[in-house]
Amino acid sequence: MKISIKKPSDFNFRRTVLSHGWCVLPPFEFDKIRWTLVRVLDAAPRPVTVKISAASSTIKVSTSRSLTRKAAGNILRDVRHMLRLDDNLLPFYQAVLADPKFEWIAHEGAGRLLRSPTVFEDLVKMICTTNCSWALTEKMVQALVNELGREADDGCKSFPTAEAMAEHPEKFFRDRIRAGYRAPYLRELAERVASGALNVESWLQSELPHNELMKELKSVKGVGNYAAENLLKLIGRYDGLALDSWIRTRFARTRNQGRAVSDKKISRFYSRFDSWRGLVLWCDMTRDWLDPENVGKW
DNA sequence: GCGTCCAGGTCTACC
DNA sequence: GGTAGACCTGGACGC
Repeated sequence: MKISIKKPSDFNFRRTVLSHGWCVLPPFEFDKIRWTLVRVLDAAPRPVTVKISAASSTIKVSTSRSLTRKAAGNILRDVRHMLRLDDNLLPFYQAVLADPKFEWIAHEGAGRLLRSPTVFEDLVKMICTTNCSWALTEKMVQALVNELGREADDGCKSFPTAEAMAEHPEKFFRDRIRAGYRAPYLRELAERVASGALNVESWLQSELPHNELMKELKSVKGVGNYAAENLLKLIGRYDGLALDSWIRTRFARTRNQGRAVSDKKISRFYSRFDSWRGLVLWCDMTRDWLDPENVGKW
């Protein structure tokens, strides 16, 4: 089944897909030859694999089987959500156009950060990125999908639900997922979400100010400043810089002649962009990711 | 092949 | 409020 979605005029498919590492973290797959994003999405009565690519004025979505009107509507909603098609980046582009160093961001339509269909999936993945190499993150997420995901008709699997994760003891996350000390954190998060004690999807509509929402995010065990600020970016809030070792090294190299730099200095550098500073920083640090020699390197 | 060291972000205990 | 040490894994390195 094929679905077409009209592209927003300022939308850049490639910049969105390669906006960060999510596109290669299961169940996402990135086909760099065909420039296609593939993943399994939940649908009734069973999950479906979708392939997403771009034409000149539309985004093309093909599904591994035909769908009811309602299921197709849900897939459409998920794709719009993942690609941030309904985000209004006009104020962001106006802000960067005022500075010659950053006007390329508006000209290229960068700034839409790929996200998962649910905040829960993004949150679990974010915890799996903390305090470890990217290779280990991939291993943990792959194990979650393999062990607990639901199978689509082509054999590919979806990301597990909180309910599926909550059915397993801490030992499972330690031994089978190789989550190490994160095992109790994942178990507790899944249990809180599955029981309804914590509604992470409501963060998308939250009107809480930055600091208060940060406090709520950090109430989740395993989520500190880095993970919370990164998750906020996926929710659409860019006040936080989400500094980690990679960004510090990258900033030192690209903006400070290779010399180590304090977090305060990085913060000052982007402060003029106010509530967009986190997004400007991320675009600035990843500007060369679309260069042919870098595509598919991670 | 084995042992040791190190990087990575968060939590907790302590000052 | 700030800081030190523990948490766990896998890769790099030396022997």
